[in-house]
Amino acid sequence: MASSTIENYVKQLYLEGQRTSNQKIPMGRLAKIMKVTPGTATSMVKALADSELVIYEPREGARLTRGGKQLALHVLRRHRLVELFLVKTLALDWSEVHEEAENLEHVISDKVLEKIDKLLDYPCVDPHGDPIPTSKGNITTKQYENLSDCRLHQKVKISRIVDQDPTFLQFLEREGLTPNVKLTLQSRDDYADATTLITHATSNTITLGLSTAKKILVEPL
Amino acid sequence: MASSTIENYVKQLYLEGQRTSNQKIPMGRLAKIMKVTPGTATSMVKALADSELVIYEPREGARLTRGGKQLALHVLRRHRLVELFLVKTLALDWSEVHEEAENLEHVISDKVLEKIDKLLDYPCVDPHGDPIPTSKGNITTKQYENLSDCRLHQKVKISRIVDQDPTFLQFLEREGLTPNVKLTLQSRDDYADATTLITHATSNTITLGLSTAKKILVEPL
DNA sequence: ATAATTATTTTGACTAATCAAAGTTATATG
DNA sequence: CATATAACTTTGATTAGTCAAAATAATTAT
Repeated sequence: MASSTIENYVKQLYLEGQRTSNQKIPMGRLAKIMKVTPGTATSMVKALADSELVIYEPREGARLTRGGKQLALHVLRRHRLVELFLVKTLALDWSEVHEEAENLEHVISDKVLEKIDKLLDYPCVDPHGDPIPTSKGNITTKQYENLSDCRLHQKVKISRIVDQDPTFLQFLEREGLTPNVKLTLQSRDDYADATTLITHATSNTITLGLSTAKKILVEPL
Repeated sequence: MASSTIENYVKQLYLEGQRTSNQKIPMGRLAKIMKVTPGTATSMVKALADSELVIYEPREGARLTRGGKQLALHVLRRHRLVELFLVKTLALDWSEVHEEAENLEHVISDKVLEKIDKLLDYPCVDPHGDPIPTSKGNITTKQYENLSDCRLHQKVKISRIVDQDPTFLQFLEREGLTPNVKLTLQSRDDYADATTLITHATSNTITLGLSTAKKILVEPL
């Protein structure tokens, strides 16, 4: 059985792979993500390669094998189902469940996980809109547009937030920018690095920097 | 923060202390309980003594300090609340929740624990009738009688089962001998090492060996 | 093309938790 | 009482995961 440490490395390799279209992930970057020294990342990745969870090319980086991806998706399934469970069943706040799930994801048995899945009626996204892999390890990642790229004056719905920082999530909650909220982009100014939007339900006008807008993924209505 | 390993040693020292009226616990016994070699138990207990969780007397044994007891009760609170939660909210079977809780008890945060406590409406016993310590670390241990010692023909209620073995618990469930079930002791034969009882609701007559009867704690009605 | 910088790997050391086996102490038995 | 046995402790080794710092390789700048 994979240790929590291994599960975490594999999970982060998967997520970083998603961000970089499956490029080999260099050890420096992995070290930063895992908050360890580069030497530690190198030696852990060698161990992962021995277990055939990654392919490792010295001085180039590591990439998950099929088996590694499978493990990553199982961890991600636990993480995201637990997040949703904490929000729906235990009424924890949206902004705090990520940290909690970081610990729980390594100790939830398959039996408990399937009970949670059933209780939540087989959901397919977590509270941040991240897709929940199936128990077979399938994941359907919709390609959303981000709020800084989408067309002006188009009605859209928030589908996913790609940042787990609690204070950022609390900010979004205060501004009413949570998944399923409908809104329209009013203006964008690349020089000012800002975009203005209006929410439908509350008619709130909000101005965001483009780097923040990029973290909010939407789909057209 | 105490590691899972430390939490487990401290928890077992507490439970064994309960069974032996606070005698010093010898290393051989601790080793058996923890499924490690005696040398491992000795060295771990020395580490616990350095952290002031136990008092250790070489060649005599170890006993929890006040701080150690406090930690043990916090672990036990997590364990027992989680057990009840798994039964009530996730519909796991009575017989299997002990093993699940063994893993979860080390990673449940205070925040999640208090949510569970609230959801279950501040219960005071777990599914086996074991008392749940308060968040301050108080525990009220009622002194129940066991089924092999109690008076013949007296109406009693099952209050607690002092064995967590899943197959034993499944047996009790099949026989309808679960907490809160009411019954009467019909006969006892010390030579045959057996006792016969009848359940009130179902009028089932069941014969148990005395060692099994000793694991079933009851209170008079 | 050489030097300087940056990224990566290697080496040696450390901690927590464990075991096997040798050594020590206490207890029980002849 | 002497010794055999059982309980316990010590010692030396191992594994997983980590860091600091030295060594190496690759990249960038001069």
